[in-house]
Amino acid sequence: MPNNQFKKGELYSFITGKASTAIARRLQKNFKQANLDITIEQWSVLYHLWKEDGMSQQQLCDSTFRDKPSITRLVDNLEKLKLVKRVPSKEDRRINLIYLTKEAEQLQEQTMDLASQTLAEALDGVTNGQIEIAKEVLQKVYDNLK
Amino acid sequence: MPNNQFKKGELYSFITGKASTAIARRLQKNFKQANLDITIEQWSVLYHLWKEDGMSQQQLCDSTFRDKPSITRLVDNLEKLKLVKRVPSKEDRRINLIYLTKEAEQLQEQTMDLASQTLAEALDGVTNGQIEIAKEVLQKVYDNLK
DNA sequence: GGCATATAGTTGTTTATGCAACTAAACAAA
DNA sequence: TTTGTTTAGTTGCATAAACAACTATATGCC
Repeated sequence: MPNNQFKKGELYSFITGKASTAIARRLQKNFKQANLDITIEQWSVLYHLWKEDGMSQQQLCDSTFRDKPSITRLVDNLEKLKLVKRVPSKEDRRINLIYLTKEAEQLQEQTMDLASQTLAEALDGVTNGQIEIAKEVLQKVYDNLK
Repeated sequence: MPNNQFKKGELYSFITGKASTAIARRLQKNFKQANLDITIEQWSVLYHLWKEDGMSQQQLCDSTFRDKPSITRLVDNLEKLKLVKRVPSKEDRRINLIYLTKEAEQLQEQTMDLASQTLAEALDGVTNGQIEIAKEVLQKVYDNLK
């Protein structure tokens, strides 16, 4: 049976990604229970800044797989929350470099722990081998459509 | 290595589901190229109605993994597009039964073909065995968080 | 019957996405 | 230097999601 003919009843789940939205919802809920008032989308931006502070908005677009307007607005909201600061680049005046504030730095440990816990809940009973294959498939799908 | 400790660098992709958003975007693009003016979210509602016409909004919530306000507004928009019709249930006056119009019925074949093609593009080079495992993992994740 | 509770659906608010159109700065070619 | 093109970021608009608060109907219990 060729790949493109697997059962149509299974189409929907694949396309809409109910698993990833379930993870996202749970993580959001776990943030809320810990009295963390950030969205998972905001967190995903912080996540990349924790890895490399001072990225440009364009770099954040590439890292987070979002378009430029999305990042503009996420940075707007993160700035309102005083979690990041836009700093104009001195070399290239078109560029904003995004820096974490001290408040944001303090969020790293707690939120990363919550994310790890959430993922552990999600993957309970799934073997590492299965996870590896699932990741490969998702990566391949992404590459195919890029 | 226990499941809950796999590399943090891989956290992000899992959580944000970049693969499923990539599929969604591609399907939307393919709809647009075929001059089909519906969103994939609207399509996902039609998809379930094609399987069983006349579902209640609550049934659509369960089938599409959305909450009630989301379905209310999707049905609003589908009604504006004259693709579905709300019909009050005679047995229970709280319930709206959602019926496809003739226009919507005509969309089924073409959009399902486009969805199959999109999925085929996405899964090019992925074996059926890998797909099976990926689906199992995603299902398990969903069940774990339900 | 009358009251409490559960269920179906709607509305308001905030946040986010996708797309198109736009501004401003950099760069390249002549 | 001027003209055209690319790149970085912003703004406007439509759609959608999550959550809370709400209305209306149904149901269960006394």
